Amino acid sequence: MSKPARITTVTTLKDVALAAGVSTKTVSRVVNNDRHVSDNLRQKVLRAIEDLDYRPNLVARHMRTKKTRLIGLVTDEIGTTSFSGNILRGAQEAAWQHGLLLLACHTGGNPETEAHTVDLLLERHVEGIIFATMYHREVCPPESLKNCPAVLLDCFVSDNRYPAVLPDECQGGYQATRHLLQRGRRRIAMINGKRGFPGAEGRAAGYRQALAEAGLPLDESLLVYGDWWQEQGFSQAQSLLQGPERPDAIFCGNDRIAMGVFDALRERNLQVPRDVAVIGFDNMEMIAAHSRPGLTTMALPHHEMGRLAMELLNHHIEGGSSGKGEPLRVPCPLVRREST
Amino acid sequence: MSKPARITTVTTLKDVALAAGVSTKTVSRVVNNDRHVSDNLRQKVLRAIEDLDYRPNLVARHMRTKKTRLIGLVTDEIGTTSFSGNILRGAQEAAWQHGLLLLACHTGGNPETEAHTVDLLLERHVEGIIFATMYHREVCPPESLKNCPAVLLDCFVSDNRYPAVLPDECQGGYQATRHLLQRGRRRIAMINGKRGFPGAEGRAAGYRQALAEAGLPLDESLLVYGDWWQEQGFSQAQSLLQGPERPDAIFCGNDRIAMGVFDALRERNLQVPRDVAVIGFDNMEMIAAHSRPGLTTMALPHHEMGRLAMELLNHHIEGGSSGKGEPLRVPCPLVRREST
DNA sequence: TTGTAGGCGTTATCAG
DNA sequence: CTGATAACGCCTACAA
Repeated sequence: MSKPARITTVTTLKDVALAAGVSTKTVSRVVNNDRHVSDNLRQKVLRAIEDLDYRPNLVARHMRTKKTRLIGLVTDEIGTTSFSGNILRGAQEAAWQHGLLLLACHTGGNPETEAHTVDLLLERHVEGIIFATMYHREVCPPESLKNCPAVLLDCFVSDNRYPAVLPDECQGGYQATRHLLQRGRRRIAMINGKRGFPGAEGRAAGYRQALAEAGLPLDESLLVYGDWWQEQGFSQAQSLLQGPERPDAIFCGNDRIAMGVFDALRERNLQVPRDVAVIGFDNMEMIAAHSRPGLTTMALPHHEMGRLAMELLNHHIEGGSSGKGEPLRVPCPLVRREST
Repeated sequence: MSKPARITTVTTLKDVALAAGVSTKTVSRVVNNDRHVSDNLRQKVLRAIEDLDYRPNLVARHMRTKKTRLIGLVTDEIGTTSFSGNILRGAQEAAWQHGLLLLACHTGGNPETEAHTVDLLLERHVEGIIFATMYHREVCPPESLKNCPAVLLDCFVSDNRYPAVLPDECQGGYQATRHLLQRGRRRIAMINGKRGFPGAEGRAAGYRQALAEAGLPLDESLLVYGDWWQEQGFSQAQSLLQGPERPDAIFCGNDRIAMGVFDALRERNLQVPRDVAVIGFDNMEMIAAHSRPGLTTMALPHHEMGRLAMELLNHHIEGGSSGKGEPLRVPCPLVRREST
């Protein structure tokens, strides 16, 4: 076994001071870009820093300043979809701009692990925590989360005791339906996801609203619920298509459902979008961009949500308001492809 | 503007010691589970800790012990595919088991940002760094990476001066081809990705090897290169299918190419797998699991690679060997679906 | 402009 | 088993 390859000599402020023939405080000043240093000394110090390859020890600095510039990101799941990745990227980019670094933790959704994780982050004196989920839902975050600035991301608590950033499902449903209306469709069905999910309920609300505004009576038989999977989309579409009056457009609760609808339409030799227009939700790249025809869909703004959550948190940390109150709803943009 | 919601009273060892009527060192011993404390005092201290809701300050501890239990994870891209997510999850789970936390940084692949990021992590005294890429390739990591234990993940440097964890492309190509042979196929084509990529070259090597071992002469016209996209797979498949002797199986450089092949086969009314078996590579869930028929493919072991990289790094940190030398190749498992 | 003294919260050392 | 004291590397406060 060879020895671990640690940094052999850890250069400190003192070493630099010694080498440059100044006090540690002067070195500290140079490192922190304090103006009150003569050019002469500054040059000397900078040279010594260069020579010794000195790097400030942020651990020590943080202990003194009480600012770790660390943010905890607690997620339930990671990796199964691109969602968590986009959230992470959005949060990380915003953090970077504020000189913050992200401690990434995933918990598998286990409440005990969640509590343990938050405690760990608290012990490390993170300046704030983003508590994120993989899909829009209500959560019950660990008690100890209240001990530091926190923002919920893609999730919420009923009493709004934490600020939250959510996708605007209702706007998304509304805009999807409006889009179909604008394309001249009048008999618009909706094959939704599972009842009770904020995504499903919000999207349906938007759908109803758009139809109402267009002066179209809602045919309740055209709004059906199921789950979020392709098979369900397939069978629900089959039922809808064998009715007396075929819909000329189908708004799907997500992209997977839309794939099932595509299958059902293909089976009946109906063309998309000529015979029936189809619009999805979620903009899962792997599905929507590579289906034939390409699936028009509403994108979940995960990157933007991650960014906003971080900004909200930073604002709070910097002394601004906590952002508590009504959740911030981030619009879901329409992604036009060929299915409408 | 309301005041920031910081922890109001930060309880320290001293406070606990005062409350329990013991020295700080005794409290420290209790916190660190040192056996050399009488039950009597231990109880007192534990009660005080409970009462005051004391949490050890890891920043201070780390400054004293020189161990931050922090690992930097530097990635070029995050979020576009599930790859980075799986790597992150694998690394995080392994880190968790060793009491390590992950500092996640993505750089966009920009060398300056990479160098800056590594410096930042070094200043924070991470105990090691995992340098990861989104797809298997050669890299040129920043100079300063040599200042701490490091592992390359899904990437490598030509002189092996860092340990590396890579997918075993060759084994993958071999096993994919073997699988087709075992299903009775004899005229097996390969529509590969782009020339020069480790993924493409390794998979082709495995393909050749399997054919050779089976005593089948390689028909060079059956091994074609293109790019990694569906369109290319479509047109390459068209060419192959209009030749005099139709292949009875096609091994695709990745799953997107396989989708193009599906399209080409459908166009000619050929059935998968009856007329032509198709196998992919990468196991992109969104594609492979939801195509019709489901696509048999070789999975990239990102989760396992993330885990192994972390284990390798931890082993080094704990004083073991650095793991430098020939890269560690992680097998790509076969995922059976309906296309073969 | 520059330097000195002291302390952040913890653990290591060593004495009792 | 227990505790006083020093030290980790840096920054704040104050003094020169």
